[in-house]
Amino acid sequence: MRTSQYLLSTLKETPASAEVISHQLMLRAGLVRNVASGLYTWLPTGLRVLKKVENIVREEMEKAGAIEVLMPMVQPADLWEESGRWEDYGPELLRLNDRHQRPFVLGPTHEEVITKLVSNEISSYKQLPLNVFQIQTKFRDEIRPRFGVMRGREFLMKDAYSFHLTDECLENTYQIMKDAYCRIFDRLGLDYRPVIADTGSIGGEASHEFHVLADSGEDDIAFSDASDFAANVEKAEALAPQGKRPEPQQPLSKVSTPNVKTISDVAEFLNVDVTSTVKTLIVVGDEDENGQQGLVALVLRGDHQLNDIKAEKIDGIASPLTFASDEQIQAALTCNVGSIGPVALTIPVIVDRSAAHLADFVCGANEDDFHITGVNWDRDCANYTVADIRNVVEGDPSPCGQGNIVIKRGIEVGHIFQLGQKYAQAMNCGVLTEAGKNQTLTMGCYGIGVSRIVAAAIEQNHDKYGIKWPQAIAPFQAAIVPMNMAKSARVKETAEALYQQLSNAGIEVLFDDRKERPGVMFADHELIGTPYLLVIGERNLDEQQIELKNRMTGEKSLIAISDVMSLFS
RNA sequence: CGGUGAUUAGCGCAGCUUGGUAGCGCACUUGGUUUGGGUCCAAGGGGUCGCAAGUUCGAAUCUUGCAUCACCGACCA
Repeated sequence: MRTSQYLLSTLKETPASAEVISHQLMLRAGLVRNVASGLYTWLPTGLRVLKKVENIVREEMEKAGAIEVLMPMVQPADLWEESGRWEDYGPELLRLNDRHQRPFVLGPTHEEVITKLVSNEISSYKQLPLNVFQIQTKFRDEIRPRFGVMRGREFLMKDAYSFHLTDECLENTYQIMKDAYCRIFDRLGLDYRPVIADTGSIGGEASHEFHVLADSGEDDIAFSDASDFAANVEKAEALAPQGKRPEPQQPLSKVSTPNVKTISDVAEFLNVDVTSTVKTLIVVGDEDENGQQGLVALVLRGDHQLNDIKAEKIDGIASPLTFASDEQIQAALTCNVGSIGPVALTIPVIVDRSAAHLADFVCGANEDDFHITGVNWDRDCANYTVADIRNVVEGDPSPCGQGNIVIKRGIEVGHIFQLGQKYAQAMNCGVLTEAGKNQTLTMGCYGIGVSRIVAAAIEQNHDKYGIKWPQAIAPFQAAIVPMNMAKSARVKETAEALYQQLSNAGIEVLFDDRKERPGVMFADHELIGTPYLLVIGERNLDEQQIELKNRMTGEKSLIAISDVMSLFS
């Protein structure tokens, strides 16, 4: 490719709307352009990268035994009604009508379509297991698109779905897919980790997320510093503190705390450590048989954070987790937020394991502007249950039993689930078994955010000059950068000849034939991140050499023109 | 959807407080100059100042409403 015939579209300045480095560089290097919120045009350079990621994913999926299909992006509403997700999915699902006013959706995922297909096409156990995938555009009407293609509304995703007669067979395929995912991210050259994950709204039993480690990631991942344990913080278990709870030493004592509301205020006012205080959060409970929703109190140590995923799974707590409104609290309790405590509460009390291990702690007195000190479980407050409802923090013992928790940020680029029978049951997807009986299938599903990987790769591979692409996904393998081609016939001939030679050998090379000064060319190619720059100048031609610059390492060296081809073998 | 901020040329911004017919840098066009790290000089082209209504002799500037975009919270590949 010659730059004179190409759409380079680099920017010298960073557009103000781009927050994270990958978005800034994708705009500056001319990979994407914004069309509307969360919607992007892929420019030629960006599309080259996207296609490379896509091809690696496709190759590894095929090696893992999955077969490719392509499903429509627009899907009829009745499929979604059949699965129950027409009601459940919420406003993220973009709904639209056709000219006959028939309802459709823009597919955010394809469980419905694929399950329907398989239930129609597969009727015998002999055809199982089956694993199909597609690489296709998804649309999710995200509340807040951000960070460019990292969280767009329209994005490219590889989604695979497997169908099985037995759970053992599903587990087997799940493991094969997990291994395939590792090979994919290995080949992409990314620093990633598979982590134990919550199954979220898609439902099912077992689940792993694949995270690219980067400070700009939106997820917190809990690692053990002594084993290979890794889990999303929302899923990582917070163990009960070791040892026996200390015996009560202090008497119960009510203290006036006017205008002292937050935990840090309370700790400062009473001159105690936040770790010897507890905070009491009031959430909405499940509906009872009369359709009434009560309230539930959640008690955490002052320095800990509520984990709403864990909390909403507890019996008696409404899902999704909803905090009680001020009005609900005023109606049910004797004080306002800021003075609530577990002592003598009339609603159910659920205490986090760490809070339950405290003795002589401080909490609200259930009377505005009062707290109580010297509180002890059982002695002062007997009616409670203990559960794991907090986020793990750095230094906690790892749930695997070895080492302590370290927390790092991650970008979720893949997620695999064992779905079970949720969709197969709803959509009546089964086969005849060997015994001639109908049996509902069990499913797995496996996603990779293809367009998100492009952004994640940049987050992990850049410097102050621009992108440093891993070889496998670089838009071009090399760039030919001639010095003063207009003045030097020798440089021009050498550059043209090298370009022909590399092109003929099938190497993707960008020949910078613009009439630009060297500095402009260097800056552009470093921004775009091409792994090898082949700099051709008068100063080395007498020796039949050119300068080779390695973008990833920054190394410069002279090599013989005749040796250039060997770089790519 | 809640909170915050923004909207003036393709990009980055100034002008607004104190209303008077729109400016700077980059990019673009032309000519010259320079040529191993974003040269320099000159001459150009490009804007219903987000939209609508109002106040006024006169609005980018004041008022009101709306829209869009971005950032912080809950969702997810």
